[in-house]
Amino acid sequence: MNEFYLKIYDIVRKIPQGRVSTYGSIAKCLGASKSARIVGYAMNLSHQYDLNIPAHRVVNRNGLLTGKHHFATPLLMQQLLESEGIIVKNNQVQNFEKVFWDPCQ
DNA sequence: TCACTGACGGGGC
DNA sequence: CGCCCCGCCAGTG
Repeated sequence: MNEFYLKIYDIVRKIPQGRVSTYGSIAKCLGASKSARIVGYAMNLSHQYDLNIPAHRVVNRNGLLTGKHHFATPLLMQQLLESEGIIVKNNQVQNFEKVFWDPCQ
C-alpha cells in the first residue's frame, strides 16, 4: 500500500453512480499509462482492506466485466452495475461510450 | 536473480 | 470488425 495506490482509490471513489471508467484511463490520468495492470491489481486489493471503493465501476477498455470473478460472487459486479441503471449483457456494458466517465475531466 | 502471473492496452493484420 | 502478439510492471515463490 503506497501513495500510487491511494491515488488510484481516490479517483475510483470519484466515479459517479451510473457511470463507469477503465483501468487504462485511470492509469493515464496518473501519468502512468503503462501501468493499467497495476490498477487492476489495486482493485483486487481493495476488497481485503476496508476501503469504500466502487470497484465494480471499473471495467476494461472494451467495457468488459473482466474483474467479476474477484467479487464475493461472480454475479455481484453485474448486479451492482444494474442497480445503478447500467445495462450489462454478456459480461459487457451496453452503451459504453455514453456511460464512460473520463477521470481526467 | 529469475521466472511466472495477471481485474491491461496498443498496434498490426 | 475480431484476433493475436507483445510490451508493461508489481507481487510472489
